[in-house]
This record gives sequence, C-alpha cells and structure tokens, in this order.
Amino acid sequence: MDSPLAAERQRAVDELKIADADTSEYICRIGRPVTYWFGVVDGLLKMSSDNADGQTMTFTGVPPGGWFGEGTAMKRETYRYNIQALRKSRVAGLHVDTFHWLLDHSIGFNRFVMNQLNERLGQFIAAREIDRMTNPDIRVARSLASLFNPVLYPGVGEVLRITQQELAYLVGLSRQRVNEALTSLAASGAIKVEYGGLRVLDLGALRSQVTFR
DNA sequence: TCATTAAATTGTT
DNA sequence: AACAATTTAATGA
Repeated sequence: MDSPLAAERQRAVDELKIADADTSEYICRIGRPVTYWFGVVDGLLKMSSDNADGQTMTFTGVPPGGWFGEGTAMKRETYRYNIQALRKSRVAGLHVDTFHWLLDHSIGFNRFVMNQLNERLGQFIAAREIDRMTNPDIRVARSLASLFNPVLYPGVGEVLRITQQELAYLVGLSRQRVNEALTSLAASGAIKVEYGGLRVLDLGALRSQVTFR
C-alpha cells in the first residue's frame, strides 16, 4: 500500500511496542504520568481504582482488541485508573508523542479515537445501570454483554476466554454466584459455558436481560 | 504420538 | 470456604 495513509500507519506500527504482563501485574497506576496509549493483544485486564476506605472498585474488564488511556493521553495527564492483569497478558503500547502525532496527521485515527470515546461513554452509562441492579443474574448478563462489545473489543469474537473466577472479580460477586448465573444464562440459550471461556449465542438476549426476573 | 501426572477450572455443598 | 469431578497442559518414554 502506498496511499498517503500508509506513512502514518507505518509509523504507528513501527513504534508500537509489545510487552508481556504476568498475572496481577500493573500496566499502569493512578498518578503516574502517561507514557503510552495501551491496547490488549491477548489476555484480560481489569480497570479499577481504590477509594478512601482502601476498597477496590472495578470499573470494567479489558479483553483482547481493547484500547484504553486515550483520554488521559490526549490531555497528557496522569493515569486516573489502575490497570492490572487478571492473567498473563500481552499488551501493546503506543508512545504518547506518537499518539499525538497521529492525532495531528491522520483523520482516520481521529475518527477511530472519537468512536472509541463515544462507545466507551455508552458503556459507562450502561455500567451505572448495571450497578443499580440487584439481581446477580442480570448483572452478570450485562457485564458479559459489555465485554462482547464488538466496537471496543474487536479481538474477542464469539468466544471470550475468561474463567468464572476472573468474571467474579470483574462483576464483584462470588464465583459460586457467577457460576449459578452462567448456568441460568446458558439454560436460556444466551450463552454456552465452556472450559475456561464463554461462547455467546445471543448477544441481544444478554443485553435485554433487564426487565424480567 | 501416547500415557501418565500435575495444574487449572468447574460444579456443588 | 471447601470438596470432588472434569478438562487442559506438561512431561517423558
């Protein structure tokens, strides 16, 4: 490809760094200055922060194909969340300077970032709804649905590699309760429970698992 | 490649 | 939180 876009794309690819993170390792911590815009190649990350009581509050999981930190990178601030690996993961990092260079030179990249921000806004609004739901089955269903977001997490596909323990950490429930919820979701035909992962059969059903029950 | 063993994950109480 | 059952990964012949 030798379109005008190729040069910008090439620079991004050239400067993209890949690193492996072990389980429970931090990719970035609150308060640290931004160095990279991150993307998940493989594995599973957790975005969280600690409140005054020392309790950890989880905001969302980041499965393969997901990017994060663009808001902070744009403003060149310090990270506002902790990003921790729930299991051995492979992470890509694009330096902030390159990130800004792309913003200045590529309309396509701007579109991507804008779309990313917009999509995530929708996800966080949905997350507020989820938090207000008391029914664990629904919480699990909606949390799963957001992990299967094809725009934010194109790397996920139809099978999400996640253990029930990891999902429990994300949703904030016990593994037993998550297991129970997954069983009932599987019975309703929305998903299929597999060893070490989940297969989505009906994403719409997961999303709309709201009113009843 | 196959059989054995260890480790991880799940289902259940 | 603990247990047994099941699945996968690792090991070595």
